[in-house]
Amino acid sequence: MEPTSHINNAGDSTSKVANFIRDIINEDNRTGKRGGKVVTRFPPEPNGYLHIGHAKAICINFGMALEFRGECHLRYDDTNPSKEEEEYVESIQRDVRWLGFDWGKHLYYASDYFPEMYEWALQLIRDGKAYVDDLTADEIRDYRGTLNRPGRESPYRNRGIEENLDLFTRMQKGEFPDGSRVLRAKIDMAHPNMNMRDPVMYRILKVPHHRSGSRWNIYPMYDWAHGLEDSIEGITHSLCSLEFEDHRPLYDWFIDQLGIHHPRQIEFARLNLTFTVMSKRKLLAMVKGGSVGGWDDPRMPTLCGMRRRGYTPEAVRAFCERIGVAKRDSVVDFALLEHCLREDLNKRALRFMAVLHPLKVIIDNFPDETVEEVEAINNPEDSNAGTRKLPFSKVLYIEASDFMEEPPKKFFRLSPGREVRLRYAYFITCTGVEKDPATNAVTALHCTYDPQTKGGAAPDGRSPKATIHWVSAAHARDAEVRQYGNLFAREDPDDAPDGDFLSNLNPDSLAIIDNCKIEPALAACSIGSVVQFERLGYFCVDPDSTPELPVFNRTVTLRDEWARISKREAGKR
RNA sequence: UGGGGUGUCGUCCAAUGGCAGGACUCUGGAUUCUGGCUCCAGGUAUCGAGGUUCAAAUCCUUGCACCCCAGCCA
Repeated sequence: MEPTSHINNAGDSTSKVANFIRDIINEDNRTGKRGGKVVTRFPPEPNGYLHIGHAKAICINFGMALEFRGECHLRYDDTNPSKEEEEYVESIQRDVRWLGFDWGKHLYYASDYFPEMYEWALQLIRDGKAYVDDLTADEIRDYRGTLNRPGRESPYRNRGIEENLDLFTRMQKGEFPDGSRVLRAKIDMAHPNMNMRDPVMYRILKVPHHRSGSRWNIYPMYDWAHGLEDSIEGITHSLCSLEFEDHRPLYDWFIDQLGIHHPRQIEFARLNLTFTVMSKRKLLAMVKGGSVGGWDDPRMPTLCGMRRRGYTPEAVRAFCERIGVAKRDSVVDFALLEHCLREDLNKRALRFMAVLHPLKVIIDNFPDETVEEVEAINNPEDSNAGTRKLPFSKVLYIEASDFMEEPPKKFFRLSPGREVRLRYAYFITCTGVEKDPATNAVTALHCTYDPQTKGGAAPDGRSPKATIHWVSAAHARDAEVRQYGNLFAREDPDDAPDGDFLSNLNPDSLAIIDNCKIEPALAACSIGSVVQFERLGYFCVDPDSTPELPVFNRTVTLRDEWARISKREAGKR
């Protein structure tokens, strides 16, 4: 499967789960409240890479627009140049596109609205509804009061309009140092909602902006800017996460004072996943602290990390649909994500044989120099995928874990005297075991094959209990395989005795296996391809691959009944 | 102890006064040249206490629990 070659449109056929946002939009459309229009937006701040939590927001916003034949804007909320970078701007577009969504011509930047916002700020000052405050940050905090106690009014709160106008324009001209003054809305310092206690609208920040350069010495705060951005773009339904619920009265206040278009904000719960951290701050800390290889480390919940791991956009979208949309805080089981991944990959991934931990098998009764060909099915789930030829010869490799000298009760695979089927090839019976005299470790197996069973069926109708995978030693290519486990050892990474989520990092989240033996056809797979290694899992060709040494990331294992049984039996003992 | 929100299977989401349903996980079985896929079967839930009603997850009263808010972050 070539990720670049399949059609990646987001009009998924996945059955839709009912959700309250769709109900609201339907109701708005029925009553004609917003002229039947649906305009949504995804408004990331370009200060980090997008992750699976953003994928939920993207799927909801773009999904609703698609469903109601409306539009969804991609808008950068770039109001804080001290944290934002061009690198992030580019990655965000790449990731949204990869997920399968198209913003068309609706790519916007909050920074483009700065002039308009500035004029509106002047208007509020003229109306006596905003003032320049000279208090320090500490003093402002002190004056704000607490959750239980009302705040006090700043001594600068009742400055004259002309003075405010003068000071504010000079703030923008750069006459005052960073942090020396702010513009605040004049609302109510005793308001029970902390957001309404004269929130800061502008701060002085003499930092060049990645788009507007050094044109501005002041930058708008999110609470002032965000509602205006939505209003300017004619957003009908502003879908955001729960923590902005009690900011809504403030957005309403600004919009009402200005008398401009009023979007409807609807809040939903953000995504949480077991064994995963989702905050950009924490992800950044892992990248900067070297806990992972980078933003696109295949263990990361970032979209670029998941892409490198082998996740498909279809699987991610199906997941976002299945988790639903609601207002209650929740933690989704990581197993659901993996289920969606396997479901998609099972349909599409080509099958190959690869041996991760090779154990040499010598077929004693097979002619020395002969190379036979056997035919293998590329994808039993897709008859159009066709078949391929595999070389078979006297010396093979099988998976070391497919042999046990003293097999426990439910172990069906190879052991001395037992017959198994080599997939698509012959039945073999183990006749002897070679060992390292020093360590007593098994170094090779001697077997005989039944020439009557070519292709995998016996004339007498007998059928071994197990079929195992193999590669021909003379024809196999070497490969490196990177196996990934959960990045965190605990279901809730924040549940750390010392309060530091990093102490819950799983030390075994990455295992590099070299000396893997893969069938020859596998060496031709291009970077990014996701394939199934039969009986093992799905694997994706990593960009670190070279012509000499392909590198595979284990995307996800197959479900493994034997692993479960053996674990359970081990538990009993 | 102010304000805003939320409580339904182990997990996530439905049910909009009328038989609490689906998915994931788990368990058992069938099938199988992948211990995969598929198929069948099974288990477990309405936060508590009152009330209204023929009928309550849903309406009312009350209690409890959990989440968010005191950045010149978003």
